[in-house]
Amino acid sequence: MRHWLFKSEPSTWSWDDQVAKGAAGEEWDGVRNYQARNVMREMSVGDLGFFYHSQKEKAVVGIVEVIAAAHPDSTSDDPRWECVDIRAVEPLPKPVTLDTIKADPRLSEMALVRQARLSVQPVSDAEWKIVCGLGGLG
DNA sequence: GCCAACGTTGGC
DNA sequence: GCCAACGTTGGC
Repeated sequence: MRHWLFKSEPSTWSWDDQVAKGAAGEEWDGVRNYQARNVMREMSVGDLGFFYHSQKEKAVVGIVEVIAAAHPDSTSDDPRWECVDIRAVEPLPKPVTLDTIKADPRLSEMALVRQARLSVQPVSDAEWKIVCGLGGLG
């Protein structure tokens, strides 16, 4: 299984909004960036990802699961844009802030640090375990 | 196919 | 609110 990170402005789409969608989940739509789209194309159903709040909060706040592989984005007429569907799995007992991630030398290669603007990112297995640990998940 | 101009994102 | 980074667009 591979791991990912989904970035969202909480004022637009927050973890609470995602949780409210329940097991049915929701399209991760609105991505208009080729690199982010290409990352989504690599996702498989059952993969897990971090849900990250950008802007004021700047923290990984929960775990999501990919429940549908990449398909055309229903919010776009342009067939170039695709998205996956995700559902909320569980919140992190302790949100992991960007400051914490930046302060940990083991996480210095994370896309979150190196490529701040990319909204959908791959996360390595090692990074996944470290951030889960920091977040209070064993 | 290059590159300048422009728009957007996100951290500070 | 500003600005750096960076992606996209369009003229040549």
